[in-house]
This record gives sequence, C-alpha cells and structure tokens, in this order.
Amino acid sequence: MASSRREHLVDTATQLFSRHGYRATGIDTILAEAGVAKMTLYNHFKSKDELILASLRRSDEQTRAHLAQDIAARSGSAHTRLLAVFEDLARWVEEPAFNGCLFIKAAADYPDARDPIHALAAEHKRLVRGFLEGLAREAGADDPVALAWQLQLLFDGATVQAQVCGGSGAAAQALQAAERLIDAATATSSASVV
Amino acid sequence: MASSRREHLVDTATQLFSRHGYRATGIDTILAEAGVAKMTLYNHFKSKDELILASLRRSDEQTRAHLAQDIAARSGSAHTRLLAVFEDLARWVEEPAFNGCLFIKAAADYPDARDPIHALAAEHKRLVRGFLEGLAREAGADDPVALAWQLQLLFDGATVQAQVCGGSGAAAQALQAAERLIDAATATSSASVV
DNA sequence: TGATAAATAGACAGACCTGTCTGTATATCA
DNA sequence: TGATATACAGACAGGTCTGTCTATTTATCA
Repeated sequence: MASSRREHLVDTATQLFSRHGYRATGIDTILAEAGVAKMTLYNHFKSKDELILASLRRSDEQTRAHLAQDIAARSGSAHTRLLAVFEDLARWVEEPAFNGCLFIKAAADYPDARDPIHALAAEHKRLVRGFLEGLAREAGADDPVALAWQLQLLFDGATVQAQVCGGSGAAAQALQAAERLIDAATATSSASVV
Repeated sequence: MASSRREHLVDTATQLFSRHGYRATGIDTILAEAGVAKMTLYNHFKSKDELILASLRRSDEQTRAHLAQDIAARSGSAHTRLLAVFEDLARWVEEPAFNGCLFIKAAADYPDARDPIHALAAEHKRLVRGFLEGLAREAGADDPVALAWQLQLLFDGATVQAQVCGGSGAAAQALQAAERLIDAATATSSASVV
C-alpha cells in the first residue's frame, strides 16, 4: 500500500507526459488527474525531474522486459523474432494512446546530453540496440552490430513518422525494409558484403 | 531594410529553438539574443506561435531548396543522387550546431495534429518523401513509393539517433542501409520482389 | 484504544511566461 | 524641414509554474 500511490503517480504522469510532453505537463495537472495531494508527490519524489526519471526508468524496464519475454523467448528462428519486433511496432503505433517514443521525446525536451533525463534516454536506446544485436548475431548476420543499428534506425524512424504524420504506413514499410536488410545481412553468399 | 529585423528574429529564434526546444525558449530570451525590442517582435508576428511557424516555414523552404538545387540538379545517376542525400545527412549530424530535426521536435512539442505547427511539420515530411519518391522513380525502383518511405525512415531514424545518443555512427549506418535498400529495389531481376 | 505514519486541502513565495501599453528616439522620404 | 513609419526601453497585467509550508484528517498496527 505504501508504494501504491507512488506507482499511481508514475502511471498517471507517464500517460500525461506521453500525451502532452514533459515540459508541457505541469505538476498540478498530474496531481489533479491522479487525485493525489501535492505533498504526497514531493514526499515520494524530490522534484519533477525525479518523477520524469522514475517514469522513464519504468518504461525502460517494461520495454526491455517485453523484448526479453515476448520476443527473445518466443519460439521460432532468430530471423522470425527479429521481424516480430516490427510486427509489434505496427501494433503499437496503431494504439489510440500512441504518441511517439517517450525516450526520443525526453531527449528532445531535455537536449543537454549531461542532463540525467537525456542520459537515461540515450542509455535506453543503447540497451535496445544491444538486444537487437544479440538477435542479429543469432540470426547469423555477417555484421550484427551494423544490422542492429540499421534495424533500430527503421524502428525509430517509423516511430517518429507515425507520431508526426500519423497512420501506420511507416510501420508497414519498416517491416518490409527490415526483411530486406535482414536478408541482405544473412545471405549465405558473402558476395553481398561490399 | 524593413524586413531585416524580421529575418534576424526568425534566424535567432530558429537557433534557440533548435538548441533548447520550442517550449523551453522564451520570448525574452530570443529578444535579448537578437537585440530587438519586444514590440518589434509583436509588430512582425501576432504571437510566439506565428514566430515558430515562420521559423519552420523558412527551414522547410531552405531544406527543400537544398534538395532541389544541391541534390536533384546534381550530375550523376538517380542512384548516386539518392545516396548523396545520406552523405549530406552524415555531414549534417556532425555539425556542432546539430540538434536534431526541427520538424520532429516541433511535432513533439505540439502533439495535437490539428495544431498548425504540428500540421506544418507533417507537411514538411510529406514533401520530403515526395522528393525521395521522384528520385526513386527515376532510379527505376520497382515500388518508388515504398522505397521513398523506407529511405525516409532511415533518414529520420538516423537524425533521432544522432540527437539522442550523439555521434555520427547512425548516419554512416543509414548510408549503408540505404545502399542495400536501393539495390534491392532496383535489381533488374524481379525475383527480389516478394 | 492509542501511537505513529501517511495523505489530505489549500495557501503561499518566487520565478517565469506571454502579450500589452506608454513614451521616446531614430530613420526614411517628400 | 516636416511627416510618417519603425524601433527602442522598460513597466506592467494576468497567468502559470515548481516547490514549500501548515494544519487537518485518515489509515495502520501494537
């Protein structure tokens, strides 16, 4: 019970941050939406920035837990599991609550790379890339590091496109492009390596 | 002369928006940096939002003029010119003043799709995609619309990665992935089309 | 029941924000 | 020179923001 308010605050804050942005969301708005008193918030978090960090940490954990449990542990080839990442992307951008990537938006709202918020966003992207790299290696990619980078570019590009222009066309294209890049990187003939 | 102050204001504002973000940059900061009086700003622009729109319109015009003049009109094959887009990207993200894409950040700061600022950002992305589509068609891509989408995903993905994580690795990977996708889309054999 | 911890409402300070207003100065052009 | 437009500095109103404080109420648990 002691931490249920805290969880609820992080929950509400994450939703509002996602919908309106970090800077655009005021403390009072979060409190009103969560139905929580101001001192309760400042009892659990030292500042708004700490609340943002808590929100990002939880999102990072959830995202990576999803990757580890629902993607990596799935049956099927590494090739299939890499593509599953992009099938999930297509589902994600079609959710009504989709509003772009929390980490990209956090890094944009806090542009100073030394800011802990920005640093956390960057670390999340690195960790996700590491996950893709593992799958790429397992899939037998000639250069797993490069393939992981390239798939992440497609993923984040689609996220951004969906946020800016709306629609799910970007995600479908990301899936198709991912297929081609994976095929090119895992072709048995080494002729494709320039 | 009448419009020199206006241009200077748009210039200064664009720099500050790029560095700190739209919401995080106050009117007073722009005025102090530009050395311009407040009433001069409100004489030229109805509101801060109008200044943001002017900044985005000019960036859009400059970007597309650059594409039309320095890329499309370049000598060489369409294939080469498509890759030149990504060579430019690599130069761009390495500039000290690089701070991510102004349009992506504008859409993030003004998430409501009906907001004129968001709408302008979306329109810019569509126009750039149209440009890529023209080159893709010229290059003989089997599906120019799809190739344009996919190249834009790589482009925006690299922009975002460079902004969040820093470095120019993303741009280099985008170039390599673009090569592969263009090759796959322009292979004379239609066997690559699934 | 009584003691302790946690949450409540709401006022408040101090800073910042946008946009308006006033009065003065400067530049352009007839 | 005089008329007109433009830019200037800076005060100001009205609002929002974060974070602090107080005084009261609710919950937990011995």
